[in-house]
Amino acid sequence: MFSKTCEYGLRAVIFIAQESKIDKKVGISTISEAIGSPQAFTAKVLQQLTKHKIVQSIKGPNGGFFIAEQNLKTIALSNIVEVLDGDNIYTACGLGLNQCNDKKPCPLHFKFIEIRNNLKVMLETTTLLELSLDENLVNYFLKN
Amino acid sequence: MFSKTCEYGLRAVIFIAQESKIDKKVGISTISEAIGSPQAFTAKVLQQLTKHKIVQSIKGPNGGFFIAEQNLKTIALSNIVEVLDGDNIYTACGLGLNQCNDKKPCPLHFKFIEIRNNLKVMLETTTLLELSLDENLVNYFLKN
DNA sequence: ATTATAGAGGATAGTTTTATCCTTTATTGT
DNA sequence: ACAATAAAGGATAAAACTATCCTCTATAAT
Repeated sequence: MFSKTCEYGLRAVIFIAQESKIDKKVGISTISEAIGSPQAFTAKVLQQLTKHKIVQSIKGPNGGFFIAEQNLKTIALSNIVEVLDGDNIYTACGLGLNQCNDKKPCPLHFKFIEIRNNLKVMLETTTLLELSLDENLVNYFLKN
Repeated sequence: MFSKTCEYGLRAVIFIAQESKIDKKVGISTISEAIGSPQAFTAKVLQQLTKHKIVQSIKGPNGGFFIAEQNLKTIALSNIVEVLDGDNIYTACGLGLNQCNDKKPCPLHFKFIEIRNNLKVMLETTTLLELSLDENLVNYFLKN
């Protein structure tokens, strides 16, 4: 469904969000340990997310990644997916036809629209705040 | 969503199904022309589908690919996807966590289950027969 | 100022996916 | 039998994705 880049990105951001909720900054080694991902690769992913203001970073001792309180409310999973995988998953034709649209549909166009829309709504309505609420932290895991 | 392999495979099979409905066999050059795909690559894809009995093939003059009448009814899109992309798209965790399941879910597990299930049902209930019915042929296209 | 820490960024390597080419095998028609 | 046709299959190439390493820059503490 998503690229590895996007999977690591989502897991990393969810983890950072949870730590930020309790006012903790986290370094890349802590993050990659927590989500079970290759450290250098995850660092690249976080670089992109930092550029796009999904997460913030501070260099030097006691530095690390974090997400500002007010951003937890406004950042949804769709924002992360769009940065890392683009909007293909929402908009692209299931059969890979570039010119497929409502006016000129592929045989599966109207069937895929519904599926993709479910995904879109889910990603757009799931915020980092929701994923960092206490009751969710207990039961869920982020690591292989 | 799907790999190129799977996209070409789906388009090819839909095209073959439509031709088979009117008792025509089609060769690989006709198929790749009709669906706008690289010929040699599409041939490989069809090789896999032939091995798995999704389509049948006959070598030599007047040979080509076709799907037996009775198979149009029973073959669903899910069968093609499973051969070419495996069942990952139905079963794999959205965050890429191997051990994610109902008992030990990732933070998005229950949200993804619904999405994936919609997709699964759609693919399992869409048969080649449906896609080769006359009324559908007029409006739909398969080529970029 | 110096040293240690930690993210940013460039370069490169490995793996998988996508794509092409060429030969072999099976079938048909003459 | 022979030539032509068309799929099967092996080998290889190109591109994209995943992953690692090393250096550079910014910050903090002493």
